[in-house]
Amino acid sequence: MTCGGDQLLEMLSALANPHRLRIVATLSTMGRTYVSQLAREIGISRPLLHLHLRKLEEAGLVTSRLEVSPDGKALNFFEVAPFAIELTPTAIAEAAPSLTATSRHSDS
Amino acid sequence: MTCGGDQLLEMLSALANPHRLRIVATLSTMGRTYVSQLAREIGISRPLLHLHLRKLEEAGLVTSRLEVSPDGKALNFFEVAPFAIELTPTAIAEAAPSLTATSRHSDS
DNA sequence: CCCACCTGTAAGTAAATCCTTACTGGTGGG
DNA sequence: CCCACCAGTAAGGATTTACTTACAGGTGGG
Repeated sequence: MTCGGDQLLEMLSALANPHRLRIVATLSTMGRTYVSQLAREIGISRPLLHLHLRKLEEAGLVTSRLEVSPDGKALNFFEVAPFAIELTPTAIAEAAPSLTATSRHSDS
Repeated sequence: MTCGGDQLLEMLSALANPHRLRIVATLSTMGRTYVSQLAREIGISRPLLHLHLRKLEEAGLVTSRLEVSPDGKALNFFEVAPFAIELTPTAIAEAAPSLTATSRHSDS
């Protein structure tokens, strides 16, 4: 799977954080969970978890779906996406050229 | 290859940057190069490149070796390491438990 | 000596990230 | 009504990262 350089960068930035690694790990191990439950499980505050989940979802690494429990409570369930990123020098060499130029000296 | 959670985090942090992705890509494509040449190739200042190279080397993604050219000039050659990181939910679930606790809010 | 290369590092600042506290609003039940 | 859950957002500050400019030292050669 060849993803664009910017998308790769977004995924790497999303994963380069201890909390977010733990979030992905927890979701991968215990499957679907809702936000408050996940916050208790990992041991961080809900607003903070919300921030991290947003970043992970923007990168496409987790997905969310709002559901209503039998009690009528609205629960936002999160699930890990089945991603598989191959991180090798060659793969990076293929993805890097399609990075949006932040500042480029196109001299020769 | 199963690496510890902290090491994985260090590698991800090192790669989660457009300049550093480009550095790895360039080294992978054109092979060994010395610092000044690489700085010209990528189009960033040498002190900045030096900073990024340091981070990449600390993560074990590139290696450096100081050599002396026929002219007697000391050149510091960099080379990409043959890493292969598998980034999947399962792999992260295996690595995450061995993350050093940064700050536990409250155990309960 | 001065210039053109190469190397490295230190200081200061700009910018992005992380995190906490506080607020708003929904549901069901004692 | 108040409490226990659920959800999300906003503001402020603390920390980290990124970057520039400036400096110090090495070699070889005009």
